[in-house]
Amino acid sequence: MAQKIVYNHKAIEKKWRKNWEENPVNVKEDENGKREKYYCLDMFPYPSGNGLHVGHWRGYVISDVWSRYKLQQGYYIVHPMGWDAFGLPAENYAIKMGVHPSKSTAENVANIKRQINEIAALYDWDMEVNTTDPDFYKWTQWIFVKMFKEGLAYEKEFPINWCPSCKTGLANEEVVNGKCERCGTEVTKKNLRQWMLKITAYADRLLDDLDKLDWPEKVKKMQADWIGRSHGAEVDFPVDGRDEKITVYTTRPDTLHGATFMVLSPEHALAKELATDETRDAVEKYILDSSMKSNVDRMQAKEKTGVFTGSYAVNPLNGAKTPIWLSDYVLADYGTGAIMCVPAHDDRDFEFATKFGIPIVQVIAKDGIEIENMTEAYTAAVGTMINSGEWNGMESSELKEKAPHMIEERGFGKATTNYKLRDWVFSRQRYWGEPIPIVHCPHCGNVPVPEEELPLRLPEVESYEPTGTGESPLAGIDEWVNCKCPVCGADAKRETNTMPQWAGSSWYFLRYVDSHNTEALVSREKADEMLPVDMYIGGVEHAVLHLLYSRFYTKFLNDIGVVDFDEPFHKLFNQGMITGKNGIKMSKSKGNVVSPDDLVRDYGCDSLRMYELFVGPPELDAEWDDRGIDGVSRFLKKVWTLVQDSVDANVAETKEMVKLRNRLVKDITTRLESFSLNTVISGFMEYTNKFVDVAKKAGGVDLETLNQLTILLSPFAPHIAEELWEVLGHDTSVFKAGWPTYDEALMKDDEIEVAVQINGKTKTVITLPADVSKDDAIAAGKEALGDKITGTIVKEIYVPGRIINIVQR
RNA sequence: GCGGCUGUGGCGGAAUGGCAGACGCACAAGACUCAAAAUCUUGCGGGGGUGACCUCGUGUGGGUUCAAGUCCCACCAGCCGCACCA
Repeated sequence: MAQKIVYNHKAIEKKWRKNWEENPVNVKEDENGKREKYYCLDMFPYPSGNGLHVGHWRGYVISDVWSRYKLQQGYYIVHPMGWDAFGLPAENYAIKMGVHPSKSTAENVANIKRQINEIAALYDWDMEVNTTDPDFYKWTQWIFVKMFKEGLAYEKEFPINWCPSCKTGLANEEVVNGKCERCGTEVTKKNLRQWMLKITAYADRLLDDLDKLDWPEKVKKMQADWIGRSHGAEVDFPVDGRDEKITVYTTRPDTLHGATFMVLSPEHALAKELATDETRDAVEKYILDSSMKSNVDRMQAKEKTGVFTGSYAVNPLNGAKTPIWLSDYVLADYGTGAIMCVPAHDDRDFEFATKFGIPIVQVIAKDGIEIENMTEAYTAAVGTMINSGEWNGMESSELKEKAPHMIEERGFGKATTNYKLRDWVFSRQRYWGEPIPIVHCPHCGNVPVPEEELPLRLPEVESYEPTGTGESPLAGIDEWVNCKCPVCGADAKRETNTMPQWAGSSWYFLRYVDSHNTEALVSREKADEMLPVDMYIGGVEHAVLHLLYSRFYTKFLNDIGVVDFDEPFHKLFNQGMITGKNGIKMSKSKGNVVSPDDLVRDYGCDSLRMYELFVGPPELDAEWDDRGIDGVSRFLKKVWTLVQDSVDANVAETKEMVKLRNRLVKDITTRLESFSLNTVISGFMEYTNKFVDVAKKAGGVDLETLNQLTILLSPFAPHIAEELWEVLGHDTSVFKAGWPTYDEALMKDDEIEVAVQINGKTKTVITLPADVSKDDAIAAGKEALGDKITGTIVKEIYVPGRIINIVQR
């Protein structure tokens, strides 16, 4: 017998890394012909200076386990990795370190790449992309030019969200609770010329196509809410005694008869004009006060404020004169910036009317009852219309649907759809981003840089510190800014704003499959062969930012014929976050960051991979505790010893071994399929313990069982699986073995253990033949209970293989 | 305020409506050892009994069921998302 070899993770992992490099296991074709592709994508990392912690690792381990499982099923795996390296955090880090962002970014990429390689994932580094590489951002700019030509990129000056700390404008999606998503500084408004992307043109498709996606419901809901489509009507209210009319948007035109006042936002074009001599001072003061308030102030206002303009609007349906008020609870940039107010059937209007003593007219009778003094608004569209002229007696919900068309027919309004989604503020006043490839010509206006001249390179610059003036640092480089118009040749100036961090990440997954192509973003042939993404794995924090933008980009690229699909990610999996003790997010400042490097050194990659999965359900957050890794480390040693001890013994398989083996394959496969990766690991442990018990009695475990155990283990602990596969006498990679199958018929027990209960409480456990009849089982159960049955039996239940329940009274 | 997720031993966590606590960590006792580490064995929710056993127990309170951690209703706590979108 050969001398027993101790499990040495260092030697084994080194050996197989080298072997895989020389003999790749993930191939496009094998002896059976071309393999079907499976594209498993990780959200690519942002190369910050801190390197990876065990939380990042978890996501990559999950995706690699899934990739290797698919590999064992016979797929060719598209599993790339790259770097999302433009943007504020990288630039801020560089400023802090006093180096150029291109330098710090390159260093960070090198470090993180080293760490990622420690995972031993199947990444195909030939596909690697970096968003800051001119060969990559050439195409980021190309997409922008295409959008410009399609009228989807346009320039606009208006008050945008501005972060005073980052000194740049932000997209709506980047403002969280009135604060900058990156640095937490309160966002202010700043009137700035901006480049916008018309994502709103895709609002309906972005919303409707959510149905096609196999994504977590939570993420779909967040996107649906963000898009925020609502159906209703615009209604024109003439202003009493004037020529103008005010158009309001409402989703409840059924309640039009109950409109007792109207409110305009203080920013409304007519706000000032509607004031009368008596109200002018108050109105102007209110408008001024509102303009001074920050977003946060407006959001946190406890009580509604408002001012009466002195003017009245005429309800076009019944001619009623309704007072026109101003209030900042009406948003200027949604709908028409003006609303009709029905206090009886809207909470906000009710609060306002109550505070300012405005009449409340009920128009929907809940359960047919008209309430004397309403104490709260009745907001459901359920009930019969009252006080509504010719609409009396109609059902509210029906009228709600019909009213927009009735209003349209009568000529004082139209049916409309509104969205919360706004166009995407796409320019940033910072250095570290893709230059927007536009030239401002005094004669031709905005002219895109010709496609053949892309990439428009980001120039070297002395100081890339943000200016804070609303101008980008690029504006200070005269030799770069001054250029000729590509159309007429006149002196012209370059656009100096850069693109936001999200520009490159909105389409990078397309580039991987053809990353060296100099002629096209991606060749149609490669795109058809390897896209779209089958499985996308990453954190939930991108639910409305990156994931919405990517869908928009993909739909656009589909429209212009670059790709033939219109949704980028078939299935999405959000892994939970790994936190430090007490659920505190890992961060350098908290000092609770756990680096994978030491753990890999001490326990090996395989142990850390398994422990990352064992810490808890992959979709939930988990608190990291180093100590637990000993458990999986011991488990791997146990498997190692089991195989080493059994391989020479070469025992014949027993019925017991066959049964356990088939059950093992079934349990691991079904748990893996349902993404219950933590219980896959516990399943391995459970069965290995059983195999060890069997081996103790039989002198070993049969080879076929060991083979299958090794294959099943391979996606999780690839190095040790390869080594054991070799020990088991195979001379090709375990990843060419194919996923094992199981046979239900071979898993059956001859005898079953059944709990015997009285009134649902277990009293004893008996062993019965597996094919026992119901009557025999109940008889045996009653016998086992003996004189514990003290009452009259009213019911006898037998659940095969589970329980016998004797119900007595 | 609205919506979602979560709540089970000292800890991480398992449980197609069918024996709650699998698996692991930590801990304790024992074996091996001069000793330690490693490894192996046993124990490990609370209360009671010498004992095969009895009894309570999955955030709280109700309900459905022969049977509830699981389904229904109403709460409580924590986390996340949205936050006057008419």
